[in-house]
Amino acid sequence: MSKEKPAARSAKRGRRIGEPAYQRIVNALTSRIAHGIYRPGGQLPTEAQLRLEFGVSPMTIRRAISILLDRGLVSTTQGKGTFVRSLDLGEAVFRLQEVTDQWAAGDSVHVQLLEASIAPATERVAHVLRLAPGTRTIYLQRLLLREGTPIVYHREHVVYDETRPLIEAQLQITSLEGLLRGTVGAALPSGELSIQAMSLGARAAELLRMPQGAPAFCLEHVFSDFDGLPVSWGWFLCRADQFRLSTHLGPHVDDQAPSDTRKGEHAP
Amino acid sequence: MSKEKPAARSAKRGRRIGEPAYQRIVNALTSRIAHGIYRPGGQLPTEAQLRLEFGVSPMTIRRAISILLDRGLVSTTQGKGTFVRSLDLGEAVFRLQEVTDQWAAGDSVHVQLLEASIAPATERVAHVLRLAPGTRTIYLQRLLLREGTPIVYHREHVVYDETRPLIEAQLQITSLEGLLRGTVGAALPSGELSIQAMSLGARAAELLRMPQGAPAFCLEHVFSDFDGLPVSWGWFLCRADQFRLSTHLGPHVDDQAPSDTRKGEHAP
DNA sequence: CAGTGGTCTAGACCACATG
DNA sequence: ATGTGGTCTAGACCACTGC
Repeated sequence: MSKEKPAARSAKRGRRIGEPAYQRIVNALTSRIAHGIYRPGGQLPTEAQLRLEFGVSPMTIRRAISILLDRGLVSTTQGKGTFVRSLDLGEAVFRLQEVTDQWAAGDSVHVQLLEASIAPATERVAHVLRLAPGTRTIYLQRLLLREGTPIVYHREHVVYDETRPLIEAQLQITSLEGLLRGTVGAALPSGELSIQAMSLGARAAELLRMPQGAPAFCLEHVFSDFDGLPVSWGWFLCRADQFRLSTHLGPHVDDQAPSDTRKGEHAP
Repeated sequence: MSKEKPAARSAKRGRRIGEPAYQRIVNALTSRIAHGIYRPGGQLPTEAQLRLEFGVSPMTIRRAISILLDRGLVSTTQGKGTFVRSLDLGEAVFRLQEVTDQWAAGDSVHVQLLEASIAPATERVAHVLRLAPGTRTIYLQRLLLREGTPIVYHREHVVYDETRPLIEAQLQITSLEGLLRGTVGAALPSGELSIQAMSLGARAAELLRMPQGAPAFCLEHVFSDFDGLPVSWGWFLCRADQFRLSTHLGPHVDDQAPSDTRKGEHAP
């Protein structure tokens, strides 16, 4: 039942150290696409051929190709083959991480609570939060300052629920970390976000120390609880001169150092 | 060496039809996270436990968890376990596909070429395209109209290279399909994109039939050839009232019909 | 029919974390 | 030492395409 001596396989290929085989294959294929060795629209070698070239098992080749699929570099059709995709603007994805990182850039970033009040929901608020009009809600206004300069103005409506001590936590948020994760916190599992370009109104312009009508990003959010019911509706107004979303389109070799101090850790 | 009769396994589990096992597991785990059965910060069952629960092999469980990892729903730490991630604004990703789809929404969408000229590169253009100032470049202006209404204004500088018949193709672009894929085409493998909010200048406002200073999205692009050299620099000015980027954050069950007319086809 | 990608198995060994 | 995730194998069968 031994089938294979334990040392047999490690003797077969001495690549245990360093980057994994699938990553090596991903990088190799990505590089060939980037350099035009495999042309857009052209067919990649079959999995059987790649298996022979790289000396790995079918699953390892498939794993590599799956990654290229996720990245939009290739397309596969069962029974036909794997093909290089040509560039498509629509494939571009922008990560909000960029923006929140820019918020946090700088030594002195803090959140200022401008107002916190309990008021009956307007028709608009009631509709979004799916409440009866007039239901009591919390209205919050915050200003995010970096190096003393206001860069983001945040307004938020939160359902007032005595059974949930969410409000207490809300009021304590005066750090950026709290605003990014505390607002949504460990209690809210999902949300909808949208970004629009807009011109600053009088109040927002004054608070952000910009001329009225200055351009801004508006990041709107609706967070819901485990039952799918909306709990919070709000929007961040971000000075346009302070933020941009950027991304790369097309093949991009990772080139990660094989034995570096890499922490894949994500704090829960 | 036969080890197993060919029919033995298919008798073991009759789930060959319908959705694959890994997808079934992804949906099950996603649902549990969405409903709070697995709480943010909490630990998921170990892979060994899940393997027993779902009756699959280790690789299949790992594939499912890898997908949850990609979607940012869980985090894994070697030696410790798999944990539910709490919501993080920074995790949100916005797909440009939404915007280009909105461009194409409607029956009559077409691209109008306003101007095409050859001119010496200004210092700014030369710098971005890495040319000597004064080198001849193509300057293009286009207007995208939907139902007769101008919604996007596009300006672009393209390097003038007699060895490449790129220009000829450029001038022929009068369809949306051409603008999205033809600009970049099969010849350009990579690009950099960025989005900013801005106010429309006099000319742009006039062309888009908006008041001067109206808000707009500016989608800037630099496309490069196989050698990594920039070939095209331009930007799309999009009326803010026509476009928005939106996305979902958190667990989202696919719920794909098992035996539907699903075409995973991506035209090369 | 042969060729291709898509899924899955039942193990193995490795690297890391904790006690 | 034990338990965890991370990688990998050497096959198998299925579904689809095209001749």
